[in-house]
Amino acid sequence: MKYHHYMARLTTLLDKVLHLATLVASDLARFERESGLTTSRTHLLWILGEAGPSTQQSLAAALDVSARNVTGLLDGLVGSGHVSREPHPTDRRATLVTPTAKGEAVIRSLIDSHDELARRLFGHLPDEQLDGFAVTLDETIATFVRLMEETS
Amino acid sequence: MKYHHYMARLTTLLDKVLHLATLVASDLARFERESGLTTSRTHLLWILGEAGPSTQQSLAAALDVSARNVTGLLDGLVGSGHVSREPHPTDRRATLVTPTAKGEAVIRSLIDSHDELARRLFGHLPDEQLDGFAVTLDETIATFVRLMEETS
DNA sequence: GGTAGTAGTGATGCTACTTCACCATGAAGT
DNA sequence: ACTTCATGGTGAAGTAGCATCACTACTACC
Repeated sequence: MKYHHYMARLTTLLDKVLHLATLVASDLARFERESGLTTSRTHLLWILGEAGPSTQQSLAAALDVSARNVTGLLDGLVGSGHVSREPHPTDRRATLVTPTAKGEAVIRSLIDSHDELARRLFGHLPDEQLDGFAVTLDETIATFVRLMEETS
Repeated sequence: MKYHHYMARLTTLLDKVLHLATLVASDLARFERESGLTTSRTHLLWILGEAGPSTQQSLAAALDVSARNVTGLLDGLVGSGHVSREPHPTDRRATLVTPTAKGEAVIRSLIDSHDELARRLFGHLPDEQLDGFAVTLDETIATFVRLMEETS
């Protein structure tokens, strides 16, 4: 006995978005298996790639987790040789988390595989369709953000 | 210093999809806070709502986790009164996991809030735009599935 | 009725997360 | 200078979600 025999059109649309997202996540999982990294550590490296050398506090903020958790993730990444904890040049309390050569290589290959996936998924679609897709995504995201601000 | 100063158009598109997915996930998190459930247990209830009373094996397959893990999740859900373990009518080895009245109420409200989110996100868009969005999503998902079959 | 496969669980261990307490440093006021 | 308060990081302890492995109970088949 199913609880939703009839699925509304809009709901189906939302499910498609979610489906695509889980597929993308599974591609990321493949990357993680190959590189021997976990999801959280990969995410941290990704953030580090975007922001450059960072304090643990700023990483915690970007990842939206506790600072204590970042300590643990970094312990792992330092152990595997992907990042190092450098002294902060001006604030002696802080450490500047910096990718090692190995870490930078992983970050680059992460970006590369991300880009390649995007190319494979969308590369063959006509420009017009791509534009329309982008517009709808932007509008939907904007709608969502407005919604959350209202509820908060 | 950023590692990807220049972000390709297609990659940006993929990022938008991911962004939207994380927003939807945050909405789900709100539901979980309100109902006092965890993500995994909510997911299990969702599957149960889709499939109806199920064996633990089939739940494990649907969730793509080990059967052992399902046992643990169910221990929690039985404890909180959302589901019960009924004897399987024909196979005495198996249990038939069945939502209680409380569990069914949660499942319904889960579906309701999912539907409402879809309505709020997409409800105001013109049909034509919606159709185009659905087509692109379908094509992209199909492309992805084809890609994974090739790589496997 | 033995043998092989399947459903569920106990034991054990890992990762990711949390909060709380604590220490060291920084920054601001008097 | 000296107190006060805020901030950056970590130790300790606990929870949830996952895994594998070994084991029991049952089913199915020949």
